[in-house]
Amino acid sequence: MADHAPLELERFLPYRLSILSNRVSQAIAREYQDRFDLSMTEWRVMAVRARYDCDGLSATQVAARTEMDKVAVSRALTRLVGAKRVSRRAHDGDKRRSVLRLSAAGWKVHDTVAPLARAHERSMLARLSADEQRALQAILDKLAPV
Amino acid sequence: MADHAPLELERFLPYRLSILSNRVSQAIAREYQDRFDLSMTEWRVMAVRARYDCDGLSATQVAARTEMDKVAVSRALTRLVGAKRVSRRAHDGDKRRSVLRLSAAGWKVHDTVAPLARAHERSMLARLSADEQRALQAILDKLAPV
DNA sequence: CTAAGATAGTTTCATCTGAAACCGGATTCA
DNA sequence: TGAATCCGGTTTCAGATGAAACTATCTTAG
Repeated sequence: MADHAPLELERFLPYRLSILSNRVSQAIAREYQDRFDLSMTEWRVMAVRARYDCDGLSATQVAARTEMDKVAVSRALTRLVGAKRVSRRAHDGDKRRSVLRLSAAGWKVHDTVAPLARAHERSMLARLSADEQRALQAILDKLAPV
Repeated sequence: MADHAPLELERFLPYRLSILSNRVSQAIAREYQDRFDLSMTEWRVMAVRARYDCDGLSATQVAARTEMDKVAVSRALTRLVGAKRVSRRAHDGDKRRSVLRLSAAGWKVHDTVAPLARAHERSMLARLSADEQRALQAILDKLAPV
């Protein structure tokens, strides 16, 4: 038995990370899923679109920024455009590319969900000491550089 | 524009956690997926089964330990039993319950995959200072208590 | 200019997933 | 005891997912 050296899951880092990450993402998603009929992928697409508003981002750029695959992004966009939360025009000069923008309705959703997400983050961080908060940022910078 | 206060995804904790967690889990999963025809859910079930070898765990107990839902566990078990990596008997005294055990073949897989997973964890931790490693454990204890 | 390749984005298909319905078996309580 | 309920586990169904094929456009080399 003992010579099998089983993994102690409850101390195994990748496992704990996945549990934590799921719990947090779920908690936030629950808040907007029903209220706005918005999936997590859709929200991420909107968030990225909002963040880089200056330039008219294309679908591929959004995919790169979200680390989601382009199929997921394409589908999320189909729904977002359908719901008139995102507008899509063709790029002049390259008709393959699309130029995406949040519509007024899109911004409205964004402006409700973003603070809500931030509140979750705050309440999560509130459980850590100032030192731990700093450490966590440093750790993430090392383990998952942008 | 500026008054919309978009989320800075690259600093947003839940987002970074999810990226990191996905990358790590994927990296590990890639190693056993093809080699052993083993899905991540199946591996988790095996790991839990291995860890609590003493008692003959039931499917529900495995589900509770892995934070996966019972449907996922049920399906993983169907495959694991089919591949003769896990044995399943009925519990005497409660015929609803099943008693699960890793078979010899199951242990063999486990004994290959577990060190491999641990190696990943080590190489991940190696990028952090001793202080950061300690901090990370403390943080996880607070944010995702077992 | 044209053929061969690259790139943006969508569609298809086969698989995975989770909620809810379901099926015994066990338990409670009148 | 037996009706009502609870519980472990599986099945169903409807939606999500990702790899690979596909369409349309753009770029490059000859």
